[in-house]
Amino acid sequence: MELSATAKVILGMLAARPRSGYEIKQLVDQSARFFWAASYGQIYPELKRLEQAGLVTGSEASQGARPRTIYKLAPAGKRAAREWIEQAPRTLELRDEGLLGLFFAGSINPARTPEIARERAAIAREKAAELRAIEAMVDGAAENGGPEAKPDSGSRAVLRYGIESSEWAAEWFERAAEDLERETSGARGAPRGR
Amino acid sequence: MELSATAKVILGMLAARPRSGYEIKQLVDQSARFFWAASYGQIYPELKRLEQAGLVTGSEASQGARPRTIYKLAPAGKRAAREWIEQAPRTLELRDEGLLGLFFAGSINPARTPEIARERAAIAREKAAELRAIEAMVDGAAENGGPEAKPDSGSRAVLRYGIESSEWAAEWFERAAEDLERETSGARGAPRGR
DNA sequence: ATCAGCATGTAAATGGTTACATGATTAT
DNA sequence: ATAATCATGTAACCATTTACATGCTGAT
Repeated sequence: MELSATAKVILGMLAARPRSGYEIKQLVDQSARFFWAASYGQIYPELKRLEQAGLVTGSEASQGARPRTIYKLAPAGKRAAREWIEQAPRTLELRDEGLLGLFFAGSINPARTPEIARERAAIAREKAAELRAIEAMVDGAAENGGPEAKPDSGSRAVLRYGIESSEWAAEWFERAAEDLERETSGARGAPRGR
Repeated sequence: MELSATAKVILGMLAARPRSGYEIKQLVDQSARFFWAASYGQIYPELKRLEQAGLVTGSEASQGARPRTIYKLAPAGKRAAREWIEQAPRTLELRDEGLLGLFFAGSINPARTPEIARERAAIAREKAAELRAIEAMVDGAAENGGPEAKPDSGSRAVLRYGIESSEWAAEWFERAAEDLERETSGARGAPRGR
């Protein structure tokens, strides 16, 4: 059975413990949003599909009149999750409009190129700061919080990856801005540069 | 006027010089494919939309019986491209199934986590090598090639970014694999064994 | 009483990929 | 002759976002 991307996120989220669709959305937004996104419009229908396919089982857990369904992995779902993890990941598809801008800046508006690189640096710095805040929150929760609080080593590693790669990118773009500035101001009729 | 993502790529590609839809697709695949993708199903319809909106103008350039249309930027298209470049880029949305796997590996199959990190490292190394090959090709073409060959500083910078960030990622994942291995083997009643 | 947040869902629109369809030209 | 590559396009499908719709519960 071919799992959709959303199905993989759901199975992954349910592997740790049973959750409602709402909880899954919150978790994706909080912990995985720097490399993955999912909307209600995907999560709720996919949960139903997965239930029909026998990969998850939902149980009613309404609180008073507020409806609530908590899903957990069925044995087939556990198998499917393991299989997915086992497979070699296909090559990464990246989509970055910022890089696209930098890529074309030279032919559209050369003078702006260094500035665009600087903007990218600022965005990367902001992202790093944001992720650092999440890390601090998670670490704080792990210290005083219940056993629910501590994330596993894989997700901690991914968070670290987000922080460190953003910092690396910020430095890289800053350096690139300087190089591009030198090229622009220096040469003139000699566009070959370098 | 709101430009679609595909429209931005097209305007960017036409900024350097006029091209056919086919050429745009080839160029995207060759030079931008590590951070952007576009299919014929997007490019051809979008070219027509852009022509109707007056941002590009197509001229027939058939060779014998083989049909061919070459598009170039109209003045309005130049303005639109400049505007887009001028705007601050929105925050980056990333989608990485490999990171997703690592993220969940801890709860789905902890013993495999280090190995998954190693696989990621291998993929990053491959990507770096691939991009290095492109760089060598581009540099070679610039030396002996015609005036068509040399890419502008922005796209050279983006290529360098692809190479260096992939190399950084490869090292990071290798280190992460070692850390995760130490964690796994060290602590725990480690019941599952492997 | 009011508001923030919990909780579920659907419909419409948009964006994007894949597969199909056609045929010409160039190199082997 | 045949294969590769040039060249254009459409249709069907799948993924994703956004907006809408509804109502409950807990805190202030």
